[in-house]
Amino acid sequence: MLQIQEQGLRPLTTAHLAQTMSLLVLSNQELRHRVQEELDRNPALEWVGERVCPSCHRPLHRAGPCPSCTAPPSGRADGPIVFLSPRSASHFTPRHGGDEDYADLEPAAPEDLPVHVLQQLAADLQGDERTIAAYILSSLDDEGFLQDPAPIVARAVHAPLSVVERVLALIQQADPPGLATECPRQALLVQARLLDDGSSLPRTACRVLAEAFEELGRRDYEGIAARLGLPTGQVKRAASFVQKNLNPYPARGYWGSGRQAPRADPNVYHTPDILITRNPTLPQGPLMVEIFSPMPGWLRVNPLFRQAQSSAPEEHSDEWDQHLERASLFVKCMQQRNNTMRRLLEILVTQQQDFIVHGDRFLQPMTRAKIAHELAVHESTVSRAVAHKAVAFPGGRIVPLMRFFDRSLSVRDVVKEIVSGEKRPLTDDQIVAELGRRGIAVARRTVAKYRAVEGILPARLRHPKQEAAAARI
DNA sequence: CTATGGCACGGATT
DNA sequence: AATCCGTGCCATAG
Repeated sequence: MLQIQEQGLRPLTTAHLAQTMSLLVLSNQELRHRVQEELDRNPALEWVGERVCPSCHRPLHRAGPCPSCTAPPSGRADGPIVFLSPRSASHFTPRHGGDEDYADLEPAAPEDLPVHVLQQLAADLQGDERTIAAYILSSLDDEGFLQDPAPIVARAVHAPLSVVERVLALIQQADPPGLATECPRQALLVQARLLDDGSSLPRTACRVLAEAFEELGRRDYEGIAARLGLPTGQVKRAASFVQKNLNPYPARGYWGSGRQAPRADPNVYHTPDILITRNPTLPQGPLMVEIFSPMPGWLRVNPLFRQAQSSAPEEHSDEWDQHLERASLFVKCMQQRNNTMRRLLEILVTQQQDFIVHGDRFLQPMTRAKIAHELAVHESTVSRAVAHKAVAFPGGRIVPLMRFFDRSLSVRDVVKEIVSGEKRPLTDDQIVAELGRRGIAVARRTVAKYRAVEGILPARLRHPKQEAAAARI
């Protein structure tokens, strides 16, 4: 309460509160739909496009100083800079940070895939292209693949092949990436190119996918290495990159259909709601935390509508009043949501900087209740804020926001290290002893569970000789 | 007999 | 009130 008033927001009404809560649970994607719905229904609402900071070219939220260029307004100088971005996550181009795992999110809530994609592309498509896109999306098979190659589609929609190809390319690069390709190989290739940031790993992955897909399926790394003239180690790393970061069946993550064993695709790439980066000009400076907007731009009450309201025709006056009221409530709720997210991230990033920068090992146990207390909100609010959101770390890893509250993550990380560094397979009891030596007290049974969630085989089935790493692709 | 996984219980968290 | 998590006990596989 105190905090909220400090932020200069209006006092809360119950309607306000209820709606804010309902917005808070939504992920960015879901929020996009919600906002769109409200915009369609309410003429008093307006979505204003994106602006860019003249000096740093980062997108600018509203008027005032650019958050990227200025120091944090108050508080600790070493704290992170948290700001709301008018950029939407579809602008986000993922990078990779070496051999770390990239993303392992639960699949997003099922939604209508064609609609989801069309909304992303709305701005890029015009006239006929929309129809073509809709046709293509509706003709995909269950896995998200194209049934007919581009020329046949072109004939079906009576459009030039070049146009169809352009639309296809757009769909393939939208989220989920690799959709509307013809086979897993193509899907992976598209995804790999999207991840290509010029460094060698995605490059190699692209080459391997393009030129040696068969061998990759058979895990014939030596063969690939020989044929492409690359070191075997590099090929193996590329294979593991592919396995960890790419998804051969783009649609699966979105339908979340239980047809596949859940283990088969925990690697679904997911668009983040929040992006944490380092300031490139100040590598050791504070972390930059960017909270994406559901669409590029921001929301406000349409000033023209407000102006027109005073001179509204008599018979519409009430109706327009309602629109205005509803619009300003909605805007307030969005602000409230943004505000809560911003404050939450500020706390999270401040307290878990080591976790973000140095990895899972450094995650300090924290509970939602404790954070709720610090934020002076109800714990259910924190739960909602944390739900359904994903955050991209500087290294490029994308993790669910919920990961910050994983009680056993750091211990599991140590277990992973022990196992990967073991000379001979250690039994659970021996792992318990090793953990004890490092000052971590857990029961044997618990180690077994950690192994299970990390997908580590029991000692008997672990062989020091062969790497169990590259499972299925 | 040893190492593991299943089941279930109690306490903490949501 | 519902859920999650660590753990102990016990059956079973090797």
